[in-house]
Order: sequence, then structure tokens, then C-alpha cells
Amino acid sequence: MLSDRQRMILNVIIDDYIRSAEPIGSRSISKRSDVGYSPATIRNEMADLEELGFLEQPHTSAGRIPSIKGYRYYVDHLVKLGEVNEQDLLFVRSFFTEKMNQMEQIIQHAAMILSNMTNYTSIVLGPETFTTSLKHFQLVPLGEDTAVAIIVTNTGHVENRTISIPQEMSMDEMQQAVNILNAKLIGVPLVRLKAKLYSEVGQELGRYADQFERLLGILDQTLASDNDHRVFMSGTTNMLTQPEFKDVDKVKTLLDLLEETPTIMQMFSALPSGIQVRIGTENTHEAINNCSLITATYSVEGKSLGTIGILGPTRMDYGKVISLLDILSKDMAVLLGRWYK
Amino acid sequence: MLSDRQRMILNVIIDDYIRSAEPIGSRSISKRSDVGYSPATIRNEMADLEELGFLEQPHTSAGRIPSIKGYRYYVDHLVKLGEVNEQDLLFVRSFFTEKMNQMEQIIQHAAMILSNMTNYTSIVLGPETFTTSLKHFQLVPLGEDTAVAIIVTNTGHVENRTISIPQEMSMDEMQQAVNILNAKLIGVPLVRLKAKLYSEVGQELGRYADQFERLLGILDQTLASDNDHRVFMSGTTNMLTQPEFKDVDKVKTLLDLLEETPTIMQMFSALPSGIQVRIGTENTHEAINNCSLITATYSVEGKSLGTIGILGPTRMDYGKVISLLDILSKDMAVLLGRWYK
DNA sequence: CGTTAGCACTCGATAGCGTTGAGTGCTAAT
DNA sequence: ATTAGCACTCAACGCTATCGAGTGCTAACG
Repeated sequence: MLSDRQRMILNVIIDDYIRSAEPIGSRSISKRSDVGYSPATIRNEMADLEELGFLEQPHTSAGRIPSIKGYRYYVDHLVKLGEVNEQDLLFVRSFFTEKMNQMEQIIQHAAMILSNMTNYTSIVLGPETFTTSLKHFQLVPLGEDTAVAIIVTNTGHVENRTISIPQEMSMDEMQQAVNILNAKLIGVPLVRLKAKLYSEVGQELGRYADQFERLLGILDQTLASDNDHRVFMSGTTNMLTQPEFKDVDKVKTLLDLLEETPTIMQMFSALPSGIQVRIGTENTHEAINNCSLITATYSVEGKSLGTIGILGPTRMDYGKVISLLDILSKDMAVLLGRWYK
Repeated sequence: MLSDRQRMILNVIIDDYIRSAEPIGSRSISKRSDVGYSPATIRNEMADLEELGFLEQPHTSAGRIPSIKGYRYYVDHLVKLGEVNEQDLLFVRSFFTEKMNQMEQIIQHAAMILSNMTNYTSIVLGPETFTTSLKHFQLVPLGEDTAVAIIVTNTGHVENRTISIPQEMSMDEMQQAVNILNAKLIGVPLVRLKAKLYSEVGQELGRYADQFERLLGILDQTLASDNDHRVFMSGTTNMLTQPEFKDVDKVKTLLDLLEETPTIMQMFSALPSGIQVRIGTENTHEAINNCSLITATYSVEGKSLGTIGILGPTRMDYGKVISLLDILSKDMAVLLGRWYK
């Protein structure tokens, strides 16, 4: 479809544009030592590339910038994965080798590393609920009529909620019910928990009637409240340093989007495994139509655990980001693998 | 120091400027129905006020804007506390009357209400650690060599951390040690916990030697890790809608500041009780030298629990914000009072 | 025939310049 | 003491000219 020379030129244009954020002219390309053609020749090729839809002109007599299609081709065929330099690699690894024994800590750090090394915004989703199961359920009395309900999952995630205990229920009764729940429910995946509660444990606890009903409510509340605990972000303000976000209005819509956890979850859910690149309008949300989102899933034994991603301008250093995500997703998988063995 | 008329004029200028964000001229003041003077008279007074340092002129032939000193005078002597209208009051209260039984939930909501109602950025600090004490300490085994350490405080706050258990220590031994710790340490304020650990419990657990040392480390880790859990923010992007933040650079320095939890903590710590207003350069941090920070502490039985605050441009609706903070801090005190009775 | 030099052309960006109008300070009249 | 009147200032706005980076086309070249 494209000649070697066209590919070369497209490649150079995109590389340069990623660095400079300004339209690239034929002269500047011609001057590069690795390009042996005159500006005129380059111009001809550029005109062709534009006709094919790989390049765009902001206006006549400006240089060319890559189009979405151009970026797409670049990502699919041209990009050289930046061989992450030794130093960076060590940096990444060192972050993970310290005593990092809590899952959320690992995830948080991953987000930080990503945003620090790329200067874009990083988004990390923790493991999906359906792979986690209940490890322990407990009530800790606080005062006369309050207690803390604590749920521990096999991933080491702890969810807690302070609840008020109905007057007519004694602490002892409560504790007894909790014991039964523990006996029956440990090991059950969180998503199936509710169903299991009603079906199996229901009969067993039948005689506890009222109390049981309340406890269910508590468990339910606790489970419902942790939906947003699993999105981590870092470097949200990095966006502001990019020249494409000089306009405050764009910044606002973008930052507002990032604050809406449900939207983020939705964007990240149902992503195919492996590395995905969504360029500009390929993204469903309008607010990021001039952004690119690169995501990588991390998984253990074939099971997808979660997703890490980088959000930056369409003019993004794809090579670097992709290779970084690749490394990091694998490292995370190894590290998190512990919890799932 | 100031004549009645000067005060009136200063008041009008600041009120108008807060609304319009644009320099106020003599004509526009004169035209107001409640001002019976001609522009010329107003001009004379304005010139005097400027000489006294209450007003500033961005440039000759522009209107006047309040100076820091002007705002200060306004806040100290002129501001009419916006009598929060019935509807808003109900709105605030309704937010709190629902089943809101977890401390962090209350605080989070308070931050949300504040930012929603003011369109500025709200910052809320949860109760200081020294008023909270240990309620419960527990280990939940996860796998062969890992466990979750859970600390519950009397405020209903739960702190947790996944830890790895040294090979040479059996779960039973561990559990035994935990039991002793619980027996000895419940009720001890968190800040004194560490000292108490070494002094009192040390001897008791002497024979557990090694294990004890490890457990200490665990408790220590857990306590050290929750320093930033207590700052809540809402409406950070509201800043962007203010005309004084058209400039992306200012926005960035500001948002960066807000992301540094330690700095925020530092800013809020050691604030005198009651309502405080820090205008412009009265703030220590340069990044908010064109902002005003209004804070209110909330306390139960004379003990200060925490702080709620609003960060906005110096051109801020002081009357509204102050009265809102007043109401909210009192409501929060009542609500949180439960935990401390 | 592919490549390149030359040249006219386009158009955003920048600078210079007059105009406008909001606002001031001063003076003299009320 | 207040106000009307007036000259003055200055940012904002719009207009025009200039500049230059970059293009597209044509013709010449190897």
C-alpha cells in the first residue's frame, strides 16, 4: 500500500511531530542526515500521503501533522518499541523490589512509576472482583450500638464499614450469626456471594430470622461500597504541561472526566487482553477525542486481573509508552501472582 | 479610621468586585440605587481609599480593585454573613441525616457539600490522631506466609496492611502474641501506642522475644502508613472556572500543590480554633498567594477534632463561605460527637 | 523517469497604528 | 461639601502591512 520511502517519511514526520508538537515541513525533513532527498521530493510524497489520509494540513502553507489514520498506521507498522534503557528498567524494578506486600500499594506505585516516567497521566485498575473471594468476615464492637464490619478478601484487600446494631439484637447473637456466615462463606467469590448468601446459608440461619436479615444488609452495604476503590491515578496534572492543553476549557472537561470513577471504569472494562491503543476519536468519550489511551492488561495463569493505562495527547510517544506498559504489566503480574497461587 | 461613607463605598466595591471579577469604576457605584452620590464624589473617596491602601488600580484609567488590606478590612468589619437561605440549609442537613455511620463517609460528604455549594475547592481534615485510640488489633491469615493486620480505632476507622509472616514463626504463636497485645493496648491513644508498646508490654512479652519484635514492626508499619488518609478534597477543578485561572501555568502550580497531601496537612495543622481567614499573601505558600483560604475547626467538648476549609480566589464570596463553614462545622461536630461520648 | 531547482502563491503570526471608551484627576461652579 | 465639566490616560479592539515558513507547480537535469 505504501512505498518504503513513504513509510520512511511518515515515520520521520510522526517522530518529529511527537517531539516538537508543531507541523512538520518538507525542508526540515530533507535536512535530516538520514534522509537523502530534496524538499521538493519530500513535498511530492507528502502530498500523496495526505491524499491517502495519513497526513493533515492545519491550513495551506503550514507543514503536515499526522492524522488519526496516520497514527494508527504508525502504531501498527512503524513504531520502534523504545528499548527501555537499562537505567529506566532498573528504576522500575527497584520500585517493586522493596517490601511491597500490600496489593493496593503495588498498584499505587505502578501508577506512580508510569506517570513519572512518561509525563502523561496513568490509570491503573486493580484486580476484578470476580477473581477475589471472601477470606474472612468479622464484626468488631465499637460502642453500645455500633460496630465495624470487616471483610477480608484473599487478595489482601480489606473493606470495612461502621454500622449501627439494632437495639433488639444482642452482641452475642450477632457474633454467633457471624460465625455461621464465616463457616459457610469463606472461599466464595465476591460476585457470587450475595446469591450464595440467600440460597445456602438462608436455611441454616433460618431460626435467626431478623438478625440474619440485618446481617445480610450489612454485608451487602459493605460489598456495594467498594466499587471505586480499585481505580488509581497518578500525574493527572501532567496533562497541563502538554501544549495541546493550553486551553483551560479543554483541561477542565478532561479533569472532570478523570474524576468520574464510574466513567473510567467503563472505559477500561471489557478491554481485550494484551496491549491496546486507542487513538483520538477511536475513543468513545468525547472529552478525550484529542487524546490517546494505551492500555495493557495484566494477568496470572491466563486470567486477566486488571488493566494499566496511559492517557496522553494523540501526539504521544507511542514507542516508549507501549514498551513501558509491556514491562510493567508483566512485572505486576509476577508480583501479584503471589496472591493467586 | 474610616468614615461611614468610606466604609460604605469600600463595601460596595468589594461586593461588586466579588461578583464581576472586574475593576469597579466610580460611575457604576454612583448608579446603584442605594448610593446617593455622584461619580465625582465617589472618585474622591476612592482616591483616599487607595492612598490608605484599601484599594488598588491595575493601571491608570481602570477602576479600582480591593487590595489585600481592603479584603482584610472587609472580612474584619464589613462582611455581612449571608444568612444561608432555608433551602440551602435544608440541603446541607438532608445530606447528613441519611444513615451516615462511618466517619470517613461523613467527612467525605462534608467536602462534597462545601464544594458544590460554593463552587470553590473544599478541603477537609479528619480528626487528629491523638484523640483516637486503639479499639482492636487483629491478624487474619491469608496464605501460608501472609496475613492481614487490621487495626480498628474507636472512631470506626480501620487501617489494614498485608504482611508476610517470618517462616520460623507459627500462626499459633503469632495469634497468642496478638492476644496479649490486645489485652494490654486497647484504649491507648494511637500516638502513645508506640511508647507504651515498648515500655509496658515489652516485659510481659519478653519470652516471645523475636516474634514480639516482628509484631512491633508490623504495628509500626501499619500506623505509619495512614498519615494521608485523613485529607479529603472536593471540587478541585472548580478553580478552573474562575476567571483568575485562565492561565494554565497558575492552574498547574495550584493543582500540584493540592496533590501534595503533606503540604496541605502542614497548612492546616496548628490553625487556631474557630473560623480563620487567610487572604492572598497572608498565606505562607506562594502557589496560593492569589487565593484565600477560609478554615473552621470542628470540635467536641472543647477538643478540636479537625478542620474544614475552602480555597478560592481572593475575590471570594466571604460572607457566604464563612456562614456556610460555620454551619457545617457545627453540624459535623454534633454528628461526630457520637464517637466521642 | 525519478529527482531537483526555481518561483509564485498562501496564510498564520507578528508588529504597528489609529480609534474607542471606560475611567480618572483636577478645577470651577453650585 | 458636592457636583458638573473637561482634559487626560490607557487597555482593548480592529485594521493593515509585513514577514516567513511552507506549499504546489513547472521546467530542467542526470
